[in-house]
Amino acid sequence: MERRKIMPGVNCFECLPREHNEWSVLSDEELNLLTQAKKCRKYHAGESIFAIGEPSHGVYCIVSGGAAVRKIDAAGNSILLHLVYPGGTLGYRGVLLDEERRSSAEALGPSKICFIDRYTVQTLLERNPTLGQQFLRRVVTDVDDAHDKLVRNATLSNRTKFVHLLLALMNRHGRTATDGSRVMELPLSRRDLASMIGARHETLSRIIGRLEEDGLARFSGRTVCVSHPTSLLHEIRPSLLD
Amino acid sequence: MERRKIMPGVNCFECLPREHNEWSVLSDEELNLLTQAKKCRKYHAGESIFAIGEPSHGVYCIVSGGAAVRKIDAAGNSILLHLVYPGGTLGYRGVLLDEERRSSAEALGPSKICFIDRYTVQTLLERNPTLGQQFLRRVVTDVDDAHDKLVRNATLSNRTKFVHLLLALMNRHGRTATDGSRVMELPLSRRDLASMIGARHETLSRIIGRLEEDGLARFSGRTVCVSHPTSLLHEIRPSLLD
DNA sequence: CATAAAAATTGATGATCGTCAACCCGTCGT
DNA sequence: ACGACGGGTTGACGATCATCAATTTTTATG
Repeated sequence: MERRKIMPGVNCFECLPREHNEWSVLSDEELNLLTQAKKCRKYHAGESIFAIGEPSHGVYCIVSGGAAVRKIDAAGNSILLHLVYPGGTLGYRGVLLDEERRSSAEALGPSKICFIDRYTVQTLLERNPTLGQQFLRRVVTDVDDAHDKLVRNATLSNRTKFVHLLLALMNRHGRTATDGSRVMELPLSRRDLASMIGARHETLSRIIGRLEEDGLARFSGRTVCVSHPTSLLHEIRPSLLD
Repeated sequence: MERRKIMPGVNCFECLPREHNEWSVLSDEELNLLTQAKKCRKYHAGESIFAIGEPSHGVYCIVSGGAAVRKIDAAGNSILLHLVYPGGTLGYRGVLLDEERRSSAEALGPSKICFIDRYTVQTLLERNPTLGQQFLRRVVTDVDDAHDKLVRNATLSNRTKFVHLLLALMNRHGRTATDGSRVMELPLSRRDLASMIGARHETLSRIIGRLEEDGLARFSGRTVCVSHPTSLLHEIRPSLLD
């Protein structure tokens, strides 16, 4: 039903993010194959990339912009699992396990994202074993991130978890102002931010209020300003290091 | 310093768990290489398999028994991440990323565990690309499990998380009594159980007390008896299905 | 067996968080 | 313009949970 706007202009040889991810190990010949097979497409902010329950036809590669991966919990709430940025690969689970999608993904902002069908993925994996190794590294870092998040969620308060999230988002989306303060446009609604730290949106609202009271950050709509990033960093250090 | 009790008797051709995991795709020749290279060893309950900060010399394969994987949170608390059972592979992170161990592992009970050095792993991965694919599937299922756990932790109460854990442990360690009730010996201390659901051990103690009051389970030392497993299942269903 | 050490329980208390509800505010559509 | 709607904020309240402390039970060790 959707009209796919294919972008033939983008070829993998000139794809900058590609040079730093698993696809960097492909030979020229294989890159040719990939360039022909991939379907690059622009997504507008919030547009769905894939949905839960769909068959997994291939993987997605972020060229520019970003993507948000969601799950639905047992009560039907939408939970934002993580964000993926340029160079990142998306949707490999369903392809590698040959199962339906168990998460959904949507564009974080205006994004350029390539689709690589399962057949091409399999072909490239068979032709270039090094690609498999690289893929393995990608997935291992993903499981590593997930484990770190599990450990953090196990003990930290919602406030601390949110500060973590805020700093991570600032790294990706922030710019440094002339006075040294960091500013960013939040790419997510408060509801989604709340779901990322496992809290209700009302709770997050209060946390934000308290952060402002404490002078740690200023929130105005989706704009966040942190005048002294180090004071936020101090917040997430365990008291041991004081 | 430790004395390694090598078990030359165990060879990979006859290893039952191996037939259902990633190593099942090896050729006879490769199996020979694996049999020669692997070092099988018995661990007694609680014995350390590897520790945080150690160099990652290889992966471990559970033949019998089990293993517990731990991390340390920012405050220094020990957090039990997950359990690994026969057929499972352990410690691949450090080997595949070529980094030091960031988690520790210990035997869950008397266990037989094979060590496969990084060189052999690399050699086999290069010689048999299918092994890479299988490894990929293993890691993808691991990241999948971690994500499911993240979603559960995001919304469920400690009590519900513990019931989940209890049922999972029962699947692995439980036996069905003549009257249909399920009984098991807990392989973990209450502190570890508590850390797995992100709660303090005092809180877990009270949760257990309440489960007994509600007649859902009986705890005595490390013995747990669930007379009506279905009533526990009912507990973890979202109220939607009532 | 005796003693020390670790694990587990219990109580009291305060902080955090979820829930329900009301309300504000911008967007959208008719 | 109007109302509906979704997102966000705020208040009140109760449930859950962490913390500190004291006590009991179990396990380990000589």
